[in-house]
Amino acid sequence: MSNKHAVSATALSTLPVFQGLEAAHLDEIARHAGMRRVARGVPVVRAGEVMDNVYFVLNGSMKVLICDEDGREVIFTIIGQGAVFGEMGMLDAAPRSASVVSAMATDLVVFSQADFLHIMKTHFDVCLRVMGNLAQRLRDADRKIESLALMDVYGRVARLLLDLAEPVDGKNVIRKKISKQDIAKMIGASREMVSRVMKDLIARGLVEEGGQGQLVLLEPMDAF
Amino acid sequence: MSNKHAVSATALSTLPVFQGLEAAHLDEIARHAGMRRVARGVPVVRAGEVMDNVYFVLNGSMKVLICDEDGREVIFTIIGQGAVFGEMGMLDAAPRSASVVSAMATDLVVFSQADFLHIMKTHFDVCLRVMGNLAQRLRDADRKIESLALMDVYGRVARLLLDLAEPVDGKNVIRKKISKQDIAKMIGASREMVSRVMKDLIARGLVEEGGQGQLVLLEPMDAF
DNA sequence: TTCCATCCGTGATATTCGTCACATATACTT
DNA sequence: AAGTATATGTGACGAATATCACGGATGGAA
Repeated sequence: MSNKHAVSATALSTLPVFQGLEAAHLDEIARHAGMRRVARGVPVVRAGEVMDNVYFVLNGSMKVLICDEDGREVIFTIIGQGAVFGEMGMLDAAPRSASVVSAMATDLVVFSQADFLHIMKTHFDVCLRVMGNLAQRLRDADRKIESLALMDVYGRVARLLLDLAEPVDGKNVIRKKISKQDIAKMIGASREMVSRVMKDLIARGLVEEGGQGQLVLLEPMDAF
Repeated sequence: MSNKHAVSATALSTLPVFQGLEAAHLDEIARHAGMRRVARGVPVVRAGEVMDNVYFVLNGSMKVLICDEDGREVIFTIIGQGAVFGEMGMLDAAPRSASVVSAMATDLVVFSQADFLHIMKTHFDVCLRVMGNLAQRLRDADRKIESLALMDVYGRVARLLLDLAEPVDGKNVIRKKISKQDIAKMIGASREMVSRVMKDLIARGLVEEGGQGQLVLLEPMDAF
């Protein structure tokens, strides 16, 4: 396949799952890995399909989402460097419950499920990291359920912004530009409503617009 | 502790995680297991705590839930025989994100996290089953997020009922009595609204009340 | 029995929020 | 530059749903 290449052990070593492995083992693992580069907007996994690959994000980012029959979208999460996807099918053999689409040009490391299963079996550390990752995602999902069930759109926007922000010299900042459409799809609200809420957050001095679509969250924001 | 007892290998063998293990290994595992019997309404895990046990439900059932600061509750799931909980803290060392309360008198098998980690390390099958379980729960959580984001209360009630139902001689039946209050807490709606929707489902002939609070779902229900 | 804790049904009312309908943007392509 | 697709702001309106306020039922437990 023209877009599949060999993967170096050095590239693999940047992935958290493989942290701490001996060089010899990394080389062995790299022998079973492929690499795939996708442009923006390419669906790598489609809901409903049965596929048998496990992917890791080497750089770039992917959207995990689902569309209902009317074409309405829910974005479960946006994942970046180091994240894994496609491993759930390996664990319970069910068809894919969500689609995964590249949010920008992205490099992926690919294993066959059988190969990765063997890697997990022979490296308990890797196994633990994969499990830890699943646990974290389950926590995040439960938190999302909680906010959908208990909070209004205002609160859900605020919570999402806080979750997306990283501290940058004292301030809580969202670096990556994110469209209001996507925010809406992440919190189960309409684009228009998100628009109005954001306007209000800015008017109340809780959020500031930085350059390049960056957002700065001010202190009172933490109250949410 | 007065409510902790030894566990027989036979009891352990009824748990799906340990299916297929040799008797000798089961005995060894049983040596590290404790048993705890709880009455209805006992909180075994509290959100926010850091605890270091892993539990399996031997019989009975438990509610996994969270309360916000105003006391409003969200029920993530109700788990029964064979289910595991408390394993997430073992995997990522974060404090408990949810509380787990017995929904009836229930018997639990208890391991320390360290012991269970060792069991997983020495039995890859057990490890895989635990991962498969996490994957299934993550799918369920995503499905719940989807319905909260896209469906109205009517649709969410219908979907929950379908999820709870089991086929009993041709009919789709919900055996266990479930209160409308709990349904409301499971789908992020008000008790009153659930009451009205259920009334309507019955009026439209989609659902029938059986004895003992059982519910029978009629065919047109599947349209949801 | 009587008490107490849940659970349930229902009407009236208030509010949140989605939808529709626009006019603009903004950005990438050709 | 023109063209096309996608993202955005905003007002008006109506539908979905929470909340409030009851009265009643139900089921143990004392």
